[in-house]
Amino acid sequence: MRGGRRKRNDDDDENGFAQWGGYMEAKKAKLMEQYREQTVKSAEKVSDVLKGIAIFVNGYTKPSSEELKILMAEHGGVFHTYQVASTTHIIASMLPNVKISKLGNVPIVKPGWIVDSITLGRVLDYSNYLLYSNQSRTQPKLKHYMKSADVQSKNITKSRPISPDLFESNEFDEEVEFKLSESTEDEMKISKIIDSKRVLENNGINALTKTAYEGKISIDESKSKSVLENNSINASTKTASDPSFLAEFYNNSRLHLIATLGAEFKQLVNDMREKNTGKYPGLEAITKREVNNKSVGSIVMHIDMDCFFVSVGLRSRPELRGLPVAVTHSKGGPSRSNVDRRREIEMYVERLPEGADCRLEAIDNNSSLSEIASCSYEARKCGVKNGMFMGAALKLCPNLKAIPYDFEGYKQVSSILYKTISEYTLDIEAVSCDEMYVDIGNILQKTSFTVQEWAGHIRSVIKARTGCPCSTGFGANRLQARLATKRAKPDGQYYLKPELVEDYMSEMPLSELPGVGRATLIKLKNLGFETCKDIQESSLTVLQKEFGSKSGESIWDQSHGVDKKALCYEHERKSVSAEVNYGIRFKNEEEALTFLQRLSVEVKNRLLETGMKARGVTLKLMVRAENAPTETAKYLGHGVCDSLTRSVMLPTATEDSQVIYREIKGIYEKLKQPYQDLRGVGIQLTRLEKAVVMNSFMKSFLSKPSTKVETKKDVSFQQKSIIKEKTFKEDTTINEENKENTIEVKPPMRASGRGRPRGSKNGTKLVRKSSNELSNYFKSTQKDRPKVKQSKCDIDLNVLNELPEDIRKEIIKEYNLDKGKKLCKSTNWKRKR
DNA sequence: ATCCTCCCCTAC
DNA sequence: TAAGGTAGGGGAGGAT
Ligand SMILES: Nc1ccn([C@H]2C[C@H](O)[C@@H](COP(=O)(O)OP(=O)(O)OP(=O)(O)O)O2)c(=O)n1
Ligand SMILES: [Mg+2]
Ligand SMILES: [Mg+2]
Repeated sequence: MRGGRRKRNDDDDENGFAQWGGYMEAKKAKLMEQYREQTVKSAEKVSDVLKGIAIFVNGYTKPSSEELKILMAEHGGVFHTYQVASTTHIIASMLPNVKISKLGNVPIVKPGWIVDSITLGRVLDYSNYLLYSNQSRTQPKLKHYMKSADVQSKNITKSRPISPDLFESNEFDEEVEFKLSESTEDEMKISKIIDSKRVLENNGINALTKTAYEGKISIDESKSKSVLENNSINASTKTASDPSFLAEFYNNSRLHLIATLGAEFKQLVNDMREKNTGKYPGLEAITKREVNNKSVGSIVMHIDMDCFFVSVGLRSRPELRGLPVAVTHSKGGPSRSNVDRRREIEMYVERLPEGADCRLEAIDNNSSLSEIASCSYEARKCGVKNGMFMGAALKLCPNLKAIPYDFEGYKQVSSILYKTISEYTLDIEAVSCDEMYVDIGNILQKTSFTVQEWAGHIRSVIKARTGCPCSTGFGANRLQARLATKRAKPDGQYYLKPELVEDYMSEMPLSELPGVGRATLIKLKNLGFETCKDIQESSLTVLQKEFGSKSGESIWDQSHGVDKKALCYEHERKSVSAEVNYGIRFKNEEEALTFLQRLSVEVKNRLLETGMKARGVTLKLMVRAENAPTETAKYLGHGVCDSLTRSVMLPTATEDSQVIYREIKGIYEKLKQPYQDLRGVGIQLTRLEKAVVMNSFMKSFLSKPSTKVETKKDVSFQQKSIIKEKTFKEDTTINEENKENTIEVKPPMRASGRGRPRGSKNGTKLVRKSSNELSNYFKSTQKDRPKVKQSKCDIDLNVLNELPEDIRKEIIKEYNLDKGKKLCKSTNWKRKR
């Protein structure tokens, strides 16, 4: 969903039928400008059933226009935003005569034709689905078919991806506004003045400081409203079973947004560092002339936007400044739910870890369970927190004002934040879309700024460019910098000097330490630890015994203000995943599998963007807990669940959604969970390896879909290697009976020099030997990967039967996995608030 | 010891 | 109504 998260103006026919001729023409002209053959980002081809068919949906239909768009894309058809020459069919459920007469000779067909054709896997005679029986019954000409099939293509609007190139253009075209809003930190007032003076003198910042945020406030909000409105027709109970669900869900998920933005900015830092030009215009503008040899050493800056989503939202709502404000999907009204929440809450409490203090604010059957993504500091004074339910927050703060999301705005501001910092240094560790660590040793040395001067400078630039306040913290390590930011907020700066660390830490409640969350806090509390001082007076050994070796040491270190982890500028992704724990309500097994198929495509697309292939495939399910109510308190939420995961290791890395899906399907069936009780599903890919860049020979070899081999035929020529490939073939599913007796042969896809060896610090490499000897091949596989799990459906039985008895036995043995399934309490979701 | 799988936890 | 994702650190316990 990356990049395409905002829908463009949609094809929805608003049901305002043409009263007069000019309307259609006007509408058409308008649409003409933005004409596209529509395919949907998240929809990937599943079949070619509808090849050659190009539809235009007129008026309200069921499935909806949006859903038909996806179905067309999934099955090789074309969806037209409006009727054009190549439109082969018009889909409508009902049309007034006046409209029909304008549509020409193209048959008007009921939507059931599409649905039934897909269901039966072939194009049915549409004459049985004509909306009006007096229509012509001839099929559209073949010419039409060809044309539309040819035209069928691409053209998906995306919001601009974050790329280093973007940062080369002059994004900013207005003077920096130096005034800062009143600060909580006295010390920074001085630096403010010094700072603006210096910048004015240097005047260099102007070159890179343009475009105030005011002129660039995104129009995203109006769009996001229209997304909601567009779907209001059938949004009443849209679940994951609907074809358009996945796209819509991700389009509205804030957590998905911040997760993907975070990954994008990490990648951006990678990219910028790779193509490092050595040019830092911001830094140059404030660099002192005289050479300063005094090295400052490394000082870590942590910078974080203040109540990020709220600040972005307030740029266009100045009248709400100073008031308690929250960003949420809910409008603040009462929940329309008529579900009795008591039982779910009881179970929720039951499952709380021992020692947890349970405040039950959700008991009210009508309070909104929409989560608050971000709340203003005024709201925080009442006890409102990010992640809290709106209903609960309203009880703490009755005049809390709700404002809508502005996803595009967040992305813009984040981009400016990263662009701005990157004009001074690339020693950046991206944490999230609103937050990063920066080594400012070099900056301080070049500019002779004090920490406070630098903080004032960078904060004023960011404020001027984005219209949003941020805070910065400084310290000798990341922990100290981060804690300093906490103290600086909101709209402030603080340097936790080394000599103050000891005192500062001893008063610190353990809950403040990063990495100490709800569960750890309870455990600490039960052990009698409240503050870092308590820990200091304990011992490393005790902590390690209680929390494990690493975790114990981490708590110990942090309580002393110690953080041994250096900033990590370059980052390498270790996994790619996609999950949905909302709206999962399958009515039958097939719906579940269809959704898993879509999710496979989704996760494959994400993998593709990383340029990696994956060996590990994991399925994660959230299953309604025993005795948990079927209807969750939160509308379409997951409720109280058990979660379980199971994984397989592929013999060879893949980037093929069909391979992924086949594995997932195998695992899913093995887990034997009733589809009715599924409340969440996720697919995770691990063991990532660099995708091999194929040469043209390999490509052309691979692209021949017709390269098939009769299974029954003697394969003695090149026998061994072919068998190897076939045995672990990625493209054959034994469950699919339609596969005749042929299989495709692919060249070896084993990555050249497999990815990094796992984990082992001492460099003990596990290298797969590639052997010509079949038995050796299997042996080495087994040796390299003890306990490799592999679903049986990976093996082509036809091929298996060709093998000598002993080898066949060996394979069967190796692939025979079956662990009793385990259930474990899923507690994560409860930790919100 | 070190790996693996299946969790749990945390952060944004 | 509501949009409860995602990546990484790490522990327990079993296999080697
Ligand atoms: N449970 C959460 C936490 C955060 N966010 C989003 C909204 C936040 O604005 C953004 C940044 O998270 P921060 O932790 O930085 O929180 P804020 O920026 O909102 O506030 P602060 O001033 O404390 O940084 O991430 C979210 O959607 N849900
Ligand atoms: Mg923030
Ligand atoms: Mg943050």
